[in-house]
Formats: sequence, structure tokens, C-alpha cells
Amino acid sequence: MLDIKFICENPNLIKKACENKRVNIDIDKLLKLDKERKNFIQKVDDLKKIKNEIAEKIKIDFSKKDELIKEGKNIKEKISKLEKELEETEKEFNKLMYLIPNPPLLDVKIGQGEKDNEILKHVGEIPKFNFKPQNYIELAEKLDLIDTKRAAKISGSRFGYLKNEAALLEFALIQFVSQNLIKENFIPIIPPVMIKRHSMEGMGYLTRGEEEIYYLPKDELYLVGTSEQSIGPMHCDEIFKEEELPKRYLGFSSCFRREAGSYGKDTKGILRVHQFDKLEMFSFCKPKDSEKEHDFFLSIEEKLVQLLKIPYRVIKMCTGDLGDSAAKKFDLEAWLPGQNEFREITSTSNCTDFQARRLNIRYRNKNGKLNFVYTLNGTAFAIGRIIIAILENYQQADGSIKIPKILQPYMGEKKFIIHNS
RNA sequence: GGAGAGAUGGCUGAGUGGUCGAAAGCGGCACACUGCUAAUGUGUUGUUCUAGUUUUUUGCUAGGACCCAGGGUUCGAAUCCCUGUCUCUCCGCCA
Repeated sequence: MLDIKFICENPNLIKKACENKRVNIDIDKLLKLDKERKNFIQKVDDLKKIKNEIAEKIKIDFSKKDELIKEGKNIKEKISKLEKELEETEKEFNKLMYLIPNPPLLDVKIGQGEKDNEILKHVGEIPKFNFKPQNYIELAEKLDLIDTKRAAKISGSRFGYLKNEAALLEFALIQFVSQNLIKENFIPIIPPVMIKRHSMEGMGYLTRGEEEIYYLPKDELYLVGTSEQSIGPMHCDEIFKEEELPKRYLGFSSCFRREAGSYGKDTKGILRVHQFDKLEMFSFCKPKDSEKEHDFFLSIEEKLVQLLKIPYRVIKMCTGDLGDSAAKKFDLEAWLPGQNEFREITSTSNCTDFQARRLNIRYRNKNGKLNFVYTLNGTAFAIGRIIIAILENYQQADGSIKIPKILQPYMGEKKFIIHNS
């Protein structure tokens, strides 16, 4: 959500921002509704003043009691009538307010979508194989690491069992990431994966794309698509002290996505599944630190992938490819030799005060003034996808897979994943 | 699942129809005092909306709202009634 005062003062800027994000919304209608809304508030407040005065008079002067009660009843009726109109206007106003996306930061390239995203850099040598590299699905099948066939029997399409070393790799990755991030003041956290509507809304996920989210109607709970949705609302209606910021969390959770809009895309394997585990970074910080914090998140994502020695590139998303909440976003794409292409493995967004406004998360600065915090999120590891990248990049000529050196301490005796006959 | 108790400012906690935006204490802030640390004294201390005002901000003035949330009763609600949410205690069930 944005500040209505800011919208009133800069309507053209907002119109442009919506256009750049490819969101169609009638800002003039919003401004008109705002005027109406304020007008009603003024009228209601004036009547309430009279109401209060009458109540005061009755207390003091008993002689005119009957007359005053009559007057009070009259005012009460007028108020309730006006309040109804105010409520209607406000409802419509709020609906529009929630539809306005977070304007992109100024350094974000204006563009339509994927094709306009900027590739910022390539890091790591693309490995040369003296044999034809296999894709992870073939590898995983031969080594008995991923079972999507049985998963289909149990749960349907887009599910998978991680088995054997794949399961151990997940445990190793969790250890590896948490050991690294605790050093950077991240508070490790395992959040609830079922959340209430208010939380989902506050994080900006229900405005569009409700189709993508699992919902349990009997309990009125949503399944998180990322632990961000569960971590952000933790501090809803709270006030941070300035010195508490940045407040960083490292969340680990299963994530659930309906993948409603991706029929036919990546249908095999576990690249795109309804359920996967993810380590997620989240930060509440001061507005002026947010760019720094965002770069910091990106640097962590890079460092983790670098430590695994997986080649990747950094993508800066254009305006058209940003979600509602993000003002700026970077993706990391890992090189997958078996598929001969880069695929997204992490994503980090600066959501400025967009989520904080909806959730009412503020901090008190040294002068005692209250401000909204900025929120940032970033994938540390989407575990399934990292496993895919490891399998493909670390495959050997004999069909075995070497365990990345940095993970070996967390894998027991295992140095290789070897065919399981 | 059954029975009961509760939700008040940054915190503890008083308040059962008008004198309450709310006692008291703690904490915070300011000032004073005292070699230092510390102690003491005095004062001050919530949020938010609307309008006006200031060149803008800080602010100021007037008014509205806020004592878990939403409804209701009443001229008037923190206080009474209803619904919901959450927390706690006891019993039952259970990973």
C-alpha cells in the first residue's frame, strides 16, 4: 500500500509507475473517492462534536433533559446515515488503494517483461565435460535420488520424493546455509506454513494471483508459497527501536504453490513442483539502508552459490517483471549443463515500505518520530533447485556425482553419489 | 472436543454508565542538584484521522476516533449485551 498523501501530490508519477508495471488502474477515480471520503469524514466529525456537546449538557442541566434527549436521538440518526455513506466510499477507496503496486525504484529499467531484463554479470566458468552431460532427471533416476512416479501415485503431478543422498543433501544444505548466515546476524526461524488471510494480504499476495495460492476453506488458512509470507507479518502492528534494525531472519520452510499458470511448463522432475523447501532471508530495515541491505542480500546469494562452485548469472528485473510488492528485484540463475541453459535459483526484492504500511510495522527514530520500516526478502536456497544444479554440475563421466567439497562435512562419509544397484 | 478465566498506554496494573485518553508504579525524555559512577528532586511522556495555520519540515490550533476486533443498547460506553479472535487454567484425546 502507498501513502495516499503522496499519491495526491504526485498523481502523474503514480500513473507512470502503474503503467511501467503493466497494471491498469484508474488513479483519477481514486483521487475523486479520496475527496469524497474526506468530505464525509469532516461532516461526520462535526456531527459527533454536536453529539458530544449534547451529552455534556444533559449531565449538567437536568431541566432541559427531555428536549436534549430528543435532539440527541435526532443527531444519532443523522450520523448513522452519513456513516453508511462514508463506509461505502471508504470500501471502494480501499479496494483501489490495495490495487496500486509499489512503484519501481528509479534505477530499474522500464520494460515489458523477461526479454527486457538486464544481465548484470556472469560468474564462474561454465564447466567443460569430456562426455555428454546428462540432465538431473536422468541422473536422479539412475542414482535413485528423486521419485516422481510414486509421488504422482500418492499426490499427483508436480510432487516428488527426495531420496538417499538427495535427502541428505537437503539436510547438508540447511546446515551449510544456517552456519554461514548466523554469522551475519540472521535469526534462524522455522515459521508456520499456514497463515491467515490478513497476513497473506499484508504481504501483498492476494491482490492478484490468488489462483496461485493453496487455501484451506474449512480453517480459513492459506499455505505459504514462501516463508516470507509468514515472517513479514510477525512484527505486524509493532514498533522497532532504531537500534534493533536491521532485523534479519533466516527462515526455513516448505513452500506450496499451485503453479496454476504454468501448465505444460517444466512438467517433469522437481524444478517446478507444488511443494518444495526453501531457506529464505528476510530483513526489516531503515529506509535509507534498504539499498545497502538489498546489495547485501544479493552478495550473500552469490557467495553461497560461489562456495558451491556453480556458475551463475545475475539478472536485474525490469519494471514489467516486478511483482506488486517489489520496487527492485534481482534473480540469480544457475548454469545447468544437462539442459544447457541458465535457470532461476534465487530472487531478492526490496519491497520498500509497501508491505510495512499494510502490516503497520514501524520504527521510532532517535528523535522519537515514527516511520515505516522497509522490508526485503531473498532466497538463500531453494533447495530443490540447488540440488538440481549440484547434480548437473558435479556429474562425472561414470555417472556418479561428486559431493561439493564445502558440503562434505555435512554429508557424513559421502564424497560421491554412486549408482545404487 | 468439554468446562472456566481473561485481553486496558513501551511494560506492570487500577478502573463496572457521564467527573476517563484513562489512576499508580516502572521505563523513556528534559531540567535541577551532587568530585565521578550512582542516587535524589521537579516537570514531562500514547497513536491516528480531518480541517485550519506555518514557505516546507518540526510544530501549533480546533475537532473526531482509538482501552483485542466487529456489531448492538443508550442522550452518553473502557465499563452493559451479542458475535468473533487470541491467551491462560482444568479435563479428555493425540504426533
